[in-house]
Parts: sequence; C-alpha cells; structure tokens
Amino acid sequence: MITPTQLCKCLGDDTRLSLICLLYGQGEVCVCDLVETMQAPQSTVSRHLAQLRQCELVVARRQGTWMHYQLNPALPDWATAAIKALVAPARTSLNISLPNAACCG
Amino acid sequence: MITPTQLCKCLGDDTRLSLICLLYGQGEVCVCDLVETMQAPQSTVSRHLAQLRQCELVVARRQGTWMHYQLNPALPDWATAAIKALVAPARTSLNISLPNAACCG
DNA sequence: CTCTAATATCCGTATTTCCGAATATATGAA
DNA sequence: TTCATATATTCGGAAATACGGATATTAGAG
Repeated sequence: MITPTQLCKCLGDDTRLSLICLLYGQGEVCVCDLVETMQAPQSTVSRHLAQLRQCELVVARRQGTWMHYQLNPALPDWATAAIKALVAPARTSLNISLPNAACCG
Repeated sequence: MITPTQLCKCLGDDTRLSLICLLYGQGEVCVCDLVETMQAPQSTVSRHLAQLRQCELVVARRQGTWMHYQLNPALPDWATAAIKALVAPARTSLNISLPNAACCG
C-alpha cells in the first residue's frame, strides 16, 4: 500500500505530475497519445509510467500492441483527495491541456 | 507562489512530512521541541525547516533565542486541501504523535 | 517464419538531494 | 565585554534520481 511520502515523491516531478493530470478524469489513455501530448522521449514517458505503476497510482491494460493507462480506481480515499486537490492547479502551472487521441481509435 | 510540483517535492521526504504533521493543528511549535520529538540531529531539522520556509509552507517568528514555527496560515486553498488529505495517513505511517512541549514554556 | 509498430528496459552519465559534524550567527544574561 | 543557549549555515561526500539513446520485448500482420 502506498504511503503519503511515496505519493508525494511520485507527484513531485513535472513529468509524472503531468501524466497524472493527463489521466485524471479521462478514463483510459494509450501511451502513444501521452508521448505525443507531452512531447517527451518515449523512453522517458515509459519510465515514469512504470514508476507510477509500481506505486499503484495507475493501472495498465494491454490491447494488442497498445497499452492503455488509467488512474488506479482503487486508490485509498486520502490519495484520491490529495490528487484531486492538486490536479487543477497543476494543470495551470504545467500548462496541461487534454491528451490528444490521435494514435489509437 | 508555490507550485503543486514543489509542494509534492517538499512533502516527499519523511523528515519534512513529519515536521508538517507535527505543526498541523498545533499553532506555534519551537525548534527545540521539534528536534526533541523527532530525535533527529538539530542541523537536519533546521535544514528541512529552512526548505519548508523557502517554499512558504511554514512561517517562523523569533522570540528571543527561540524560533517558533507554524504552518503558513496563508497557503492557497489547494495546498491546504492537499496537506489536510495527507496529514492523517502520514501520522499513521510515520508514527507521529504530538510534539513535546518541554523546552520553552 | 519475417517484418513492423508499440512499449519496456538497460546503461552510462549528469544532476539533485540528503546527511551530519563543524562552524557561524544571534540573542540575552552577567 | 564575555559566556551560554538556540538556531542557521557551510561543507564534502554518499546516495538517489532523472535523462535519453540504444536495445529488448511483445503482439499482430503477412
């Protein structure tokens, strides 16, 4: 189970917090869309997604060659509350819009 | 003004999150009490307090030789909400009780 | 099987962060 | 002024973290 310190460590990085912002309220998003929206190297995005998966902040589902990520719907309430408080100001300060949906249908 | 990434970085360390837990809901606490309660070297506590001050998560008031710290009462709402969500589980996972009040009256 | 696309992992390097002893600063008392 | 106490800062080294190109893995198509 994730601890508050671990949650904050995970969210205390622009790339990872951006990913969380892109996933929040979006259901599933595939990696190629995240890579394109963030304009970051694929290996960077994938590495940070792995870290978010390890902390169980996100869950992944494979569909053919694509991987679809979403926020873990089973997070503890305190984690959900903290993320909810952070997403709106993070979207502003990191200049996050909605994820593109160009790669997979 | 603090950003969500900076807030999370600040809280993503056991020592600093413990300090926030000790200050939360306590009004002012002086450094000597924080040092004694945390059983950490004075320089470590002071260094982390300086970092929290720099992010404006806490404010300090000098009274003679003592410094009294408290949570910044003027934090943005989103930061207050995030901290509020984290303090209870952090107190559990970091085993934080109330600060001692032994050193200054 | 081979080829291609999507994603994950590896690896060396650069940067950041943390630590705590030692030292510096600031204040009040004598 | 000198001394003692409380706190802050400095410093060098250790550990953790981030980066991104190169490579590996996985799955579907042909």
